[in-house]
Amino acid sequence: MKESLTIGQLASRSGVAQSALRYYERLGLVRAERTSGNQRRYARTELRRVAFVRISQQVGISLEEIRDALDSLPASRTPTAADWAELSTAWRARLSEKIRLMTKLRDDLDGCIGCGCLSLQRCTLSNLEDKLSGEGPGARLMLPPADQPACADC
Amino acid sequence: MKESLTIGQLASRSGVAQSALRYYERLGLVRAERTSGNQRRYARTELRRVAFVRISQQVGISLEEIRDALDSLPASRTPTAADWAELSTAWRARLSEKIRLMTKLRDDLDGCIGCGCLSLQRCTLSNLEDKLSGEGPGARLMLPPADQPACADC
DNA sequence: CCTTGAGTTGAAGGGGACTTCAACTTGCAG
DNA sequence: CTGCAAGTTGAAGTCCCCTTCAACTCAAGG
Repeated sequence: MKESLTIGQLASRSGVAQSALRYYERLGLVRAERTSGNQRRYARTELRRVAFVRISQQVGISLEEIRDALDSLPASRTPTAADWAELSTAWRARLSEKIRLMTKLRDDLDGCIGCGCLSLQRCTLSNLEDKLSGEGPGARLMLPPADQPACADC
Repeated sequence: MKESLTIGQLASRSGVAQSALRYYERLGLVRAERTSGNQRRYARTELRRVAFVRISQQVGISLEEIRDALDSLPASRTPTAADWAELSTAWRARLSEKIRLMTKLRDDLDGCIGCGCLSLQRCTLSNLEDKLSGEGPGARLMLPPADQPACADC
């Protein structure tokens, strides 16, 4: 029985480049045993971890936060389906929230087109307090002061 | 009548930092006239451009692509509401698609939890061909070869 | 044995999206 | 006029997420 996977195997099965897997290991996202010859051998359960990382990234979560989440898994025993479910449920909420915000953005976009202004003071920027963030790095949106007109260009 | 805005005014009205506005200018996302003393003066219509940039980023579109889109606006005349609507409609489709994929991801996540595997071969990775991408930089997902088992860990 | 493909490391590179800094110059209120 | 906030530039720095490279070492088939 195949107890463990080489890095090449894990890479092709997970769809994540070997270099990324090594990087993830440095960040503490995945773990590997070593052979006598110092090569990585991954337990099959690492597939789940990698999958979880990838999913989480899609949700717009940083690797650091993902690591923190993974650290909450029991270290002593192999995580059960229930353990994973707990993590995933939390993520699910974030996904839902993000979906909600994107839907709102889409609808607001329609509204802006209708109004012809696309000024976003009224439409989107004001909603970003709700943080649709975690999308791109460095974008730390600075909200305009509250004493602004609702729709500057209308 | 206030014909033009200083960079500080544009920054506070758009909620985008001055440094970002200058950066956007270098990338050709916004334009500014100059005073005799070489200071930027933005036409009011630039507010729309900035707003469009910000919205587009939320949709997960890179600045380069946004620039390309903006370049399709008529250069000779001031873009009309219809011009903007055309751009926004295209983006709207992308938003919808992204929402659809996120919803699918959420539901798949439930499915994975149910199945207890979270392997994603069957669940998510295979759907990523549809490109939910544009989320994080550098992630260029490599799909696993087609001859893989559906759910490696079940 | 030998070769060849798979793995190893640390350091450096790279892209995207900005921010920060230093050293000036402009613009405007008093 | 003076003084001070606001603006200008280019270069460099930052953060995140990796990839690439060089120089080796390991593992396994012929």
